[in-house]
Amino acid sequence: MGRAPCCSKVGLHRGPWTTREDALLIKYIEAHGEGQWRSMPKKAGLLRCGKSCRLRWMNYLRPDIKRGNITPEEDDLIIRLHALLGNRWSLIAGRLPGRTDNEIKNYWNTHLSKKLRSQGTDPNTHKKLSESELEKLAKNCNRKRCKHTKRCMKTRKLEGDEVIVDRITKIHLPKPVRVKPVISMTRNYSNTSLETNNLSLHTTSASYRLSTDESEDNIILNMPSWLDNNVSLETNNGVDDDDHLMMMTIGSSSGRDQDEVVTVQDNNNQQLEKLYEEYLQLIKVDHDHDHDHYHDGDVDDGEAELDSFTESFLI
DNA sequence: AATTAGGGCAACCGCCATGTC
DNA sequence: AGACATGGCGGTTGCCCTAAT
Repeated sequence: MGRAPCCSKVGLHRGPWTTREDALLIKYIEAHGEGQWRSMPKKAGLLRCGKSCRLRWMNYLRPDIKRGNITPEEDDLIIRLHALLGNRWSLIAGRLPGRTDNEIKNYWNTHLSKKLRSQGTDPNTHKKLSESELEKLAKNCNRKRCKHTKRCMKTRKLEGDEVIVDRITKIHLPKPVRVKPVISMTRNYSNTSLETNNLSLHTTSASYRLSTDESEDNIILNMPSWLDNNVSLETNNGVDDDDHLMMMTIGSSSGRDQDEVVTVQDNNNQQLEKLYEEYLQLIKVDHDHDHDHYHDGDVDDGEAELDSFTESFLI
């Protein structure tokens, strides 16, 4: 017999969270803080498993979560960290501020593993794929309704050992940016006066809550810059009146300020590079330490290096 | 226009580590 | 020492959306 489930599943809500449930969870955590997940749902008035609450908070509702597409720089860092750490998503996420392990894991499985494979690299070992494996990949890509040819790749050609692939980048609607929790706000927006406790950002596939600050500037400044000219607000009749929720919808991704974007990307790039340099430094220190410690030579250097390196994250 | 199949991702599940009694 | 509670992690599932047919 395995251990008992974390909570009785009988009568509990499952599946996607509603805006009302989100509101209850946020409200409770704002008042009482995180922790005590088991008892939290009852106290917060939620018909959810404590684990589900924790997951929702950690992966979605936390105010410090960074939203929007993963940048090429983050892409690169994730790949390099994965080569060092393997599927230790929480460790990888820990070095990407504002990103969650779940998000990175999903991104790896849906994008990066394919990207590496298409570049002729085994995503598990980060080593070059063998000739036979490359041929197999090429065969698969020539099949009718192949996922790769269908959406991900525009062209694919072999040049010696290198596989060059031009990917069609799919642009996702960004997840909302959370500013900080606030109780109320009054806003003039598109000639509409709004009074609300919360804002919800709706995309085509899901609805999200957006906590807001008191000043309108704060909303705009913390949202992706290219969204600024494409935001509109409307009242939401589908949500409990008690919540006084408003819907925020976003338009197409036009109107972005290129100069500002470049500046932000440069800063991110520098930050990520700095983080990676820190890792390399850690590896070096640990490597030297291992050599001092195990100079008899009865320890596998590669293993010792990686293990001490990863250990450093666990402290 | 309707149907189908694949992609993306939030949510769930089971297991493990740690803390407390 | 062992039982239990709790938090955390990685793997997997299932739903929704959309492109292809």
